[in-house]
Amino acid sequence: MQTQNDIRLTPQRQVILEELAKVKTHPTANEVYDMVRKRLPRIGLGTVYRNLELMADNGMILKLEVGGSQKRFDATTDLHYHIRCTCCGRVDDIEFSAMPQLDQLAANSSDYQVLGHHIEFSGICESCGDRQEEKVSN
Amino acid sequence: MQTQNDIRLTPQRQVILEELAKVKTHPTANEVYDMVRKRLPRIGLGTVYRNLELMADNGMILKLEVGGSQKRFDATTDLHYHIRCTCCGRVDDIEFSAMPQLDQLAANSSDYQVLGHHIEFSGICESCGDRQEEKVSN
DNA sequence: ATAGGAATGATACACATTCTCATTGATTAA
DNA sequence: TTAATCAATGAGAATGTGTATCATTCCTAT
Repeated sequence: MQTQNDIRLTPQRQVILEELAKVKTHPTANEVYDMVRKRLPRIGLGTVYRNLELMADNGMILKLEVGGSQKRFDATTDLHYHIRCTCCGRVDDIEFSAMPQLDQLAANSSDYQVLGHHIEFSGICESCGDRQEEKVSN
Repeated sequence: MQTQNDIRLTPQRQVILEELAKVKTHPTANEVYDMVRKRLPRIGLGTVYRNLELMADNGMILKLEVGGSQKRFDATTDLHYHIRCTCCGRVDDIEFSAMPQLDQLAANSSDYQVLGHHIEFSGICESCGDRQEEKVSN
């Protein structure tokens, strides 16, 4: 986990960054691949994975290791929390202020060198909720 | 996600539960498989996955969807938080009291029906930290 | 005992991610 | 400018985690 911005900004990397910055969702690597391929049809899936990982290590983007089977990526790197729909897997931001002081609490009660934290809420998103109501009313 | 304890306690399920309860770590399905196989050498990996999933749905155990590529399981089902070593992937409990009121905050600032939350700290565990110091001092 | 359903074990499959490697592209030294 | 060098890419193979299938075995209730 380095923090220097010393990576070369290849066309592929630039497009990945731009496309990621465009959306307010938290796309998976495959979704980024789909977005990027519209502009660079010949790009390889491996390149997308490789560069997302690289840029996350460099602190240029955020890699979300949330529940579910896929990692997600976020162009917003400041500390904020997320909520994930247990039904469809979609991930949204939670708009309340972060609590960096939690790290100190954790450091006091463990033998780890604490690096950070993440809060992940789980719930049912609006559209999945609506779909459930339909079922019930039938 | 049901909550009735209406599943049959087969020998396989019993052993899985017992072995999981024995350890204070948060083993992956494969690790549970290895533990259980010592007592039931003929058990299939699918059975372990199937029953861990089933027991998690029944609230008998906790399925941890933490970062990293593997799900982990915990015999302790009350709300508590975890810390994960970014170096070796090991997961430990964090001993401070849960904050169930966070759910209300999240509900206020999102359109989701909030079901719960989890806080995952990340850091370097003792043994990985020691290993890094060795390297530095060389 | 015997029929019917549930659970198991073996194996095939699906999917996300990583690895490998030949080719291409960029950078540096002469 | 050209040759040498190193980094990045694209294609596809490989890995790993988890799920689905299905014939066989095990319970349970008649």
